[in-house]
Amino acid sequence: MNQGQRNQPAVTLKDLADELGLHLSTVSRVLHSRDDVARRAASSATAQKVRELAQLRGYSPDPQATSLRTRRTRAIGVIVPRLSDIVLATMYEGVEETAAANNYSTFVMNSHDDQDEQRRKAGIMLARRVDGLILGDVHADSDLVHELSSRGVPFVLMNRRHPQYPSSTCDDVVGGELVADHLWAQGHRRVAVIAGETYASTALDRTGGFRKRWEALGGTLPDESVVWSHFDTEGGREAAEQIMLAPGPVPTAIFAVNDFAAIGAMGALRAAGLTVGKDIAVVGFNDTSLAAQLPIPLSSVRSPMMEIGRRAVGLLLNVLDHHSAESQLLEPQLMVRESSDFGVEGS
Amino acid sequence: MNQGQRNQPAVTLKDLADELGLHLSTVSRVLHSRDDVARRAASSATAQKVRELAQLRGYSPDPQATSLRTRRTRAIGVIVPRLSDIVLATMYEGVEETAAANNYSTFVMNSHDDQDEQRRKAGIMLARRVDGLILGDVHADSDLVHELSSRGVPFVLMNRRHPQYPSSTCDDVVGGELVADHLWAQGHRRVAVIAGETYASTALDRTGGFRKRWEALGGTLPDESVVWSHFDTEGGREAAEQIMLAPGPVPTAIFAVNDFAAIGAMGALRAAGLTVGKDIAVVGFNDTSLAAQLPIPLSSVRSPMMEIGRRAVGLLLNVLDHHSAESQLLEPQLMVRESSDFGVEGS
DNA sequence: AAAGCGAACCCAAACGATTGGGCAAACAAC
DNA sequence: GTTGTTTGCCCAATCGTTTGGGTTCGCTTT
Repeated sequence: MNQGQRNQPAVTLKDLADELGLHLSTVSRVLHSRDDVARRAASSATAQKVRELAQLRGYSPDPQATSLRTRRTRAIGVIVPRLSDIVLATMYEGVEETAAANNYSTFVMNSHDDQDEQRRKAGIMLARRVDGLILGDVHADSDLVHELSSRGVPFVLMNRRHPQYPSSTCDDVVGGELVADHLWAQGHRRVAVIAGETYASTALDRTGGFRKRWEALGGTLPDESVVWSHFDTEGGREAAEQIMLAPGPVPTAIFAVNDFAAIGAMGALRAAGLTVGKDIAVVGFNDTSLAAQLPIPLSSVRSPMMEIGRRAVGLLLNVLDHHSAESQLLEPQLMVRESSDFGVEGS
Repeated sequence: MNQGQRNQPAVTLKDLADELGLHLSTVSRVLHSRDDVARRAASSATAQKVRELAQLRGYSPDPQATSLRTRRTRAIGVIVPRLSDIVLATMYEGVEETAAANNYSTFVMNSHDDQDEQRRKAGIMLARRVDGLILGDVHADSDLVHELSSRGVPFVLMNRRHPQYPSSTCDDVVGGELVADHLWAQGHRRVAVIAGETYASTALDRTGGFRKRWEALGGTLPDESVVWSHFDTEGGREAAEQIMLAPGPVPTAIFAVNDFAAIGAMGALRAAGLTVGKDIAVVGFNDTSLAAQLPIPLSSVRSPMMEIGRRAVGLLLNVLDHHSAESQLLEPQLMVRESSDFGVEGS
């Protein structure tokens, strides 16, 4: 908020220099250089005067000019499937916060989980000359990441991981395991999974972690009981309907790898005359703020979404500094609520 | 995606000009000027060659250099309370789409509905030299808008309106009226409103529209029956609890000015042993994708969120072109569902 | 044959910052 | 009194565009 009045041209280094009778390079060094070079550029008395005038005139450096010279924009591009997905939106909050704290700005674009659009949006961001990218929508079989990598574009992944590139994600495998342990302990033996999109590591890992632990515990999970789906309420409803239509008895518990899918499933179950938390257990994933507040509070695996966003920025900054960037796997935590609490555990 | 390989410096106008034996100004005019001046700059044969080489070398103009020269960044700043609010996130999708279609990029920041943070974030965006701002979080008593206005900063409002400045919003007054009509027709006479934040025009207009119509119909709405609240599930739950604790009989219908508040209220009502849609009606606002998919589908006033975002960009572009910018008031539509359908209307 | 004119280009000054090198004066060392 | 070093600056090139203004040529026109 330190611009000039009424769209009057902003004050420049030259303005300050002229007013002080100094050369603009001196002013530049005082205001923008590291301490050691700044001290060499001017006496402390001069430096003081420079800083005061800059403050008074509301000087703020022109980022375009700076970028042109330094070849860095201090901007990072963020691509997500859609910001109206609260999970990604929350991660983005972490991104924005940390980026701002490091004097970076962020462009966000929605790819709608479409590979062409991903590519297009990445292109737009690169044309904008962002310093690096955070991809929140990588597909398991993505070509884009390899292409970016071979072109030397700095990027990191968020939310979904990819074996070959640095990423900041929840430990989704562990998340799936937590749910398996919980449902098994509650006495369930016939379960189904609403598994999410086949191209998302979140879906694969949560489902995979669940299955592996479930089978280790002695359970069985036939393929028909794993229904791949969209990540939204609609997708959850459809998947639940499919589960109930399947031959054989209806399962006593459903694990949906996403809260919204879980909510959709709850709707379908209720429509079928089942009472969630009594006739059938439902567990979701991400523990979005809704889960605890639903009419029937939803058990869910809490993932540290904001922190995932923060770490993603940290990772990218490391990459930009040519430091090593180690993938972050953040610990999830199971929140047991009425939707899956049959009174066996706890209380 | 048309950058050089391996972080090699991008192709510039000079590169193209040298390779073609032309002056870079000629190349610039061919590639970036309006048709008439482009035609004056080179023969059509030359122009053709220029365009082909640009394509081949993957030329993409440096936006920083362009901005430095033209004093326009083709970037717009968007400030919202929080993107993890699905309503604002959806509006942002409209913003991004339309901005991109007009070759603008968007920076988004979360203000958390805090006035200091609003001011800070606006400052960051202006320091970035955005061409204009879209404010999605304006408070009824905001000083910021007046300050921006007097400083000549181009901006428009989105989601919430302010009498003095151009905005793109839902016609929230009409939305409130629709709910009043509906509940009255359903035979309700004792109602309460979960009214939202007192500083948001959305809350004020929806509540105001409801009250005015309700009283016009012959109903009464005592002040104790209007509970101001936060816009989230938590806020809705608290407000519903307060409504039930109030002296006198519990209302037979509740209008929550926000779907999330409505969901929180539904939780509280159920906890109190009431069945929503049978013992008590609940109507929400915005018709977020959740509403229809809830275990008890929620009646809600549909607001064209995406379109609000699109129009906001349109408005801002008008302002930037010094055209007149007329506030957009978009028509809402009531979606009646199980949560408020006692079988009086319809079927 | 001189003058006029359009076509097809080229020239160079910005825009606002960064940064490797100067360079003069003051002071110290020998 | 020469040499060397530090202090406190200034100079000027550079980043990639845009754009108001030439200049040169060939062709009419009179």
